[in-house]
Amino acid sequence: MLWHDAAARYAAGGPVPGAAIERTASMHCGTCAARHVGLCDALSADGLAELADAACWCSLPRGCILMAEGEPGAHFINVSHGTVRLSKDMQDGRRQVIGFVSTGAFVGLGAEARYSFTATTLDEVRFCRFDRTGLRELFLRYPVLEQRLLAAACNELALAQGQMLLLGRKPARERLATFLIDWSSNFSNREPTALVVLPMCRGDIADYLGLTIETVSRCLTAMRKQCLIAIDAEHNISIIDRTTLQAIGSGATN
Amino acid sequence: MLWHDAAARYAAGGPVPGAAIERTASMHCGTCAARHVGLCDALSADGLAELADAACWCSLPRGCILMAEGEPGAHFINVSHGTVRLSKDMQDGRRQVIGFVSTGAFVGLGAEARYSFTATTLDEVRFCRFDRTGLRELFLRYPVLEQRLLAAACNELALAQGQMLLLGRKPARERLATFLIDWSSNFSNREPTALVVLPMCRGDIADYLGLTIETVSRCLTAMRKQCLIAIDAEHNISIIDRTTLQAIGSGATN
DNA sequence: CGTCGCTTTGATTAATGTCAATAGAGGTGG
DNA sequence: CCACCTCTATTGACATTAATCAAAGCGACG
Repeated sequence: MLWHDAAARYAAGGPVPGAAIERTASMHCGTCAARHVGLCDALSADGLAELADAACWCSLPRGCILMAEGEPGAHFINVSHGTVRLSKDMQDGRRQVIGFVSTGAFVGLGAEARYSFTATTLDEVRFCRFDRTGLRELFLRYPVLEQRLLAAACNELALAQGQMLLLGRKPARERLATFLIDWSSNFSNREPTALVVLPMCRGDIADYLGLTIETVSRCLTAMRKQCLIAIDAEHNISIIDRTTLQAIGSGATN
Repeated sequence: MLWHDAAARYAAGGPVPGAAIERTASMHCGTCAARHVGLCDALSADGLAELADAACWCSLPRGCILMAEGEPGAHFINVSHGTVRLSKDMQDGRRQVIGFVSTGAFVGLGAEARYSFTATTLDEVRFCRFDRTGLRELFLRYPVLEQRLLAAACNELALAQGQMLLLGRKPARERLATFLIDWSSNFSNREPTALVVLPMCRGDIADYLGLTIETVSRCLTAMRKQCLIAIDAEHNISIIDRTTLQAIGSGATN
């Protein structure tokens, strides 16, 4: 699996095995899964065409770096398929995953000079890439875009605040329960389902929850033994007792 | 000290000892410390007058609740003086402070139906309170306001992500060092000063850093013994060795 | 069939939380 | 002005959680 090779090639602007990059995105709008969410849904056909002309449509395999913390924040991404991991890394290797995003998400929102986190593909990811400077002029003519971005930013802020509560005050068991409930509700499917598909590995879950791989594994095993969940496969978990899991996640049990 | 009395009275809309509330804010704009930051600075005199007419000018003593988590998010606040603590609380008493804000800060940004956190005054706080519905119409006519809010939200998001890294991956010592450096740079004064004035108590620091009061106290004592800081008074800390403190905060030492 | 990467499990250690007591600071009233 | 009271912070002894270190299991893939 030569995925860092792919990541390096993408970062360097060179050809990536398994990747597709096209100069304009418009031809994909008709079939895009993000067509009716977030940014694109706010626009009329004309506006959408303009937006698409400003975008570059891309598809990348697993393990590519879409943007790297500290690099100039030239781009802005709208994910149309797949899952992206956002993380902050320290020099000594410690990593905090600050979020997982999928269809419809904007990445690189902040108008900062440099990216404040690294974005990595967890599976095959298709997305539209915008040039930040080119987009600014479009915003002036379509204020609704700025409204959508503001709404998205506020939503992300609320999620971040919930995660601060989790990281600062919840023990491992509660963190895992919260994670499973959140993931089963917000992602993979519209309404909560028993089956939770986790595109990330245990290490990513650990880095998201501020734990170690071992603790994540032990907690999952404990939950399985208590018949709260079933581990169908490493990345497929079934929620058996949602009510109890929710109670644990909100700290209502001991 | 009857401060929860004051909080209860403010929440109930009744008179608060030490509080001043006026229907319009315009007469205070000339002397407002937030006049040339954030929202208000973006507007011309005409726009500012309109904005001020939509606002209610308030002053509250220490310990009042400006907004409570879970209540309908009817208002939106622009702080012009003092410090406000933002926190999320769990049923069993666990608390996570998600931020401290002061002059120029917007509180209640998210267009959500209900507040996602509780805002409490830490000292005497003066602020402008806006009606969310009344403000929306103003936004349509002054798109620059929405731009400012978006910039503010993105900035807060970046801070929240940094705090996630702190809560998820830094040990107590690094958390305290980061906190002191951040507070000395971002608040109290424009450029970093040796003297750090902390308007919050140890318990608030602990709840902000995901620690206990005892651990905060012990770490501060240890730093004092290592001559990194001096504790002039409980709320006045002098930074003696900023370089080392910064290194500790970023995880560069062991 | 063997190797590599990821996950699980076990034994031990270290960091931080909990419980308890003491020490200061600030305010109040005699 | 001083004694007292209360609230906050500090310090100490001990308990507990989760991290670390180490090894084995499992699956995918060549």
